[in-house]
Amino acid sequence: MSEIMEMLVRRGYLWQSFEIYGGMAGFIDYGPLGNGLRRNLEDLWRDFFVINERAVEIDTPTIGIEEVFIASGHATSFTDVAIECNSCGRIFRADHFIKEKLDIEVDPTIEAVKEVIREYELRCECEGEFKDPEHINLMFETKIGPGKGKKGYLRPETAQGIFIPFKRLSDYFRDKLPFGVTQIGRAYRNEISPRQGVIRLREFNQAELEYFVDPRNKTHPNFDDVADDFITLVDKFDREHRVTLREAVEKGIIAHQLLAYFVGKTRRFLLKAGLQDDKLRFRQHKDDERAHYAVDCWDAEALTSYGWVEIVGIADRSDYDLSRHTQFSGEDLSVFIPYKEPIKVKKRKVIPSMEKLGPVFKDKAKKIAEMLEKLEDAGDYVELEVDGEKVKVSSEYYEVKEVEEEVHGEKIIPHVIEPSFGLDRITYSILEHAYDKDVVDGEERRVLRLKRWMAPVQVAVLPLLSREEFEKVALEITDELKKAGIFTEYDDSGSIGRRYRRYDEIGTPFCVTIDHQTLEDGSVTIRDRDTTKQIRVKREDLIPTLKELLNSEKDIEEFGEIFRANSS
RNA sequence: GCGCGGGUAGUCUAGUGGCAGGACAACGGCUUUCCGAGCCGUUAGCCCGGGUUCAAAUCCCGGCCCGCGCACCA
Repeated sequence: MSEIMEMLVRRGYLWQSFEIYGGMAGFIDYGPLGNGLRRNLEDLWRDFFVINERAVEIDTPTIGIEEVFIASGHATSFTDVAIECNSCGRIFRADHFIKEKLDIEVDPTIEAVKEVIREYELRCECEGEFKDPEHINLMFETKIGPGKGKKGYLRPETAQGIFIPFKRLSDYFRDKLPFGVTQIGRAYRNEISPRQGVIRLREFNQAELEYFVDPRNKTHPNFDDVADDFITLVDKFDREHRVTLREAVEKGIIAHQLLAYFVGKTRRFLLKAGLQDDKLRFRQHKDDERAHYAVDCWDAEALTSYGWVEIVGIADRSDYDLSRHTQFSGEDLSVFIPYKEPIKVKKRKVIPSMEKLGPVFKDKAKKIAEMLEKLEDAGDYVELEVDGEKVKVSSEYYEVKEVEEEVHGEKIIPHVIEPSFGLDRITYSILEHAYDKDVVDGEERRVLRLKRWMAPVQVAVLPLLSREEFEKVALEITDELKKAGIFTEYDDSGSIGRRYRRYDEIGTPFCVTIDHQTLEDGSVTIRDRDTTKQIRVKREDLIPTLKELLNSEKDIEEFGEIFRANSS
């Protein structure tokens, strides 16, 4: 186990789930500190992507019915047909293997694969024979209700829960694009072989924003806020660019302004959360790497001890999801966009003459009329296919007229830009980037340099001596800080130096110490985690001072005289 | 899922068939202390199951978990 993982487990950030029963790969528990850090990350995310966008947050079930994932494409894209070698045990994705070895496009069904293996006597690279093909499904399956039940799946992404009630959400926004809908919650993928600690989990936390836009206008009103930010981009040809986002759009590195806006906003968010800029880059998915729903995708990647790890995916899902759900549910998931002024359109219209059609075509007349009305123009005759029968209709049965119509707007299926955040990976990356060692008084010190507003324990209150009068004041102050909404811990165990080290290791930015002078004049000291410097403040100034320090990166010296204790 | 290497207190680690030891941490006490001080004491462990043996942490088999490589990662 790496040094940092050892600390995270020992100090209560996170650990493996189900430990006393031997554990299970791909699941972790967040301990008291890890849970606090992740919650702070979620709150920061809300601030960026809900409060400060035209966006709302919803909450939908983690179980989805089968229909949802048939429509979304996950049921097929997620279920691969695999073939396993009987002698060496290797598993291949059947369609890929067959394409590579035989250059045949095979339907990804068990029957088709079986047939190809039989016909071509296909063998493994080790010359071993293949077992019968099987489905490997990366979604967790479940049954809803008793008995046979209804087939359901644990959601592989929170996004589908946003697409399905799209009409209600669009109503909520009074059908006015653009708008965003977010969801923070769990998602599940039955990974074949979860590895790398918290990086690949079977149950994980996502924060997703689905930002619905008019496809003709993929811009964002606040693009200028981030346009001049310099950013490291790696495009799909592995070319690295160090450019501003404005340049990235102008040069066509990023397809459009809206993607670029979310790339910029994501970077700002990650920096505020505590990731280091020089360990952060954005990489475009290669053509064969993109999900089935995406037309373009940029990942934020953080450099960790596992290498570059994907922590955010920013995808242009176009109208894929809403179109698919329209098709499979039969509900119209388009939005009517009115023109500023109604426009007059001259159109040629084909007007069927029912009194002539009726007597001649009898029961087919109605259908023929409907088909004629759909035509934009017609010549001397029209050939139609009615109930599988070809029918020739000459111009005596209809009239072609030039008409002028008022059109008030049009229906469009919005496109959706999706920034999708892997909260577990971000939480872990923050911890790695914050982990540091320095030397204080010739002794190595481990310190977690979390951003002050991210720390799960913000202040530790420490009586210098374990004596009643010190402890009493310390407990009072602890109580006051808690009432003021500051995450505070009280600790009187061990020497003062030992306690400072304890809180340095878990990333607590400030320690408040009650010392001899406190008993004389009521003042206390505040110690800064990063510099180990102390200032002395009046007790009544303590809460406002801490609040300001915790919400900024101001130097502690701005708030009081540096205090040096007399070491004996 | 395959191959290789691992799994001993909360953490790190010693122990190749014969009483499971240490360090750090934690807890209680002494000390009354401003950066992991010291002293005394306490808690706490052989991943799980089966086999071989008089005797298994140790040898064998199976499983689970961890690390690395391969495959997988929509």
